[in-house]
Amino acid sequence: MPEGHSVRRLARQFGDVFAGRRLAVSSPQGRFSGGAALLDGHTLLTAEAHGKHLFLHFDNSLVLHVHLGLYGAWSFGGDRTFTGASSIGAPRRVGEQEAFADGDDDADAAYAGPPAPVGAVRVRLASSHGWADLRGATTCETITAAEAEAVLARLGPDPLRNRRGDAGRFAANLQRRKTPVAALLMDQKIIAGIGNVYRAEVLFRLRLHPWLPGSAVPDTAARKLWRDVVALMNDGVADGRIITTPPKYWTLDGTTAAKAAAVGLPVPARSSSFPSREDAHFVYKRHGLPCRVCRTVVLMADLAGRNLYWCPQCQQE
DNA sequence: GTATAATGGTCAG
DNA sequence: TGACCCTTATACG
Repeated sequence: MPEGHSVRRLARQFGDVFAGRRLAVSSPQGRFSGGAALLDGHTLLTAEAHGKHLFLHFDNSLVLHVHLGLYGAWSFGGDRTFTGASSIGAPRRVGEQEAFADGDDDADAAYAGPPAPVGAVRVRLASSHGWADLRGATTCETITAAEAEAVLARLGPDPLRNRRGDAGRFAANLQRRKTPVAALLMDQKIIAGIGNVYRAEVLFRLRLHPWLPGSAVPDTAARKLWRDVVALMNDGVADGRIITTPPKYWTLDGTTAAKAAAVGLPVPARSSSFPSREDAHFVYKRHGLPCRVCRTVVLMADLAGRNLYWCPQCQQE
């Protein structure tokens, strides 16, 4: 997925293009026809992200709750006032970033409404000036505000909110368990929004052994971990991509700011360039390659059904 | 064409 | 721990 940074960007985009708009809501695929009917013709008030959960609040006090899961993605389109990404969600290749519209379309063509749905579109939202299609989500449901609150109650602190006391709550959540820290970081009750890429990368950046029990993580390390996740995920929101390596590790074939602007990609937020796919991570999907820091071969192992990547030299207990 | 992977989560046992 | 759900792009016959 789509880790927390993507969902945050989605909430922002829905707010930007659809808030205050009356929406036609349908389920071309048919699997969500009932839920869509409850929202059809209503106005979107706000869009919120909590961890990996997206909540779209409508003027009849119902909420569209979406969790992209492993494969889910939204695609967008519309007239010239309809800005932002053309697709956000499950990447199909490692390090893939959001797709943006070409921008070379015939400028005077009037907006003719959404195209015929392609593939299995679970839900389509359409205003008078644009549309959004959802495919492959693990959760797509129409719920009440109270039910939305219940979903939130099950989530741990969200690094992209970073509210007062969250670092301490996160540290306590970690230290209460003997489970390996690498598994705890994926538990949304412990911390909400981290996925398989951020967990591998942040453990490397803190030089933490993945199998270290949560109870053995010192308070200072837990708080440093929280701060690093906050910083990395905020970068992810700005970049529209997960980049965990600093520029000193980037080779010259990445996307430059000029190149990005020319193609309509987001302009690199933190530097004069984006790294290439290969340079964006320290260990994620780099098993069999030399560690960027110590040249030891990066390893991969199955931990609770997901692939974990780490450097056995840099990350010792 | 058919298989497989992919940045998730839930439920049963 | 394992089975299962969701969808699509890519790799491989």
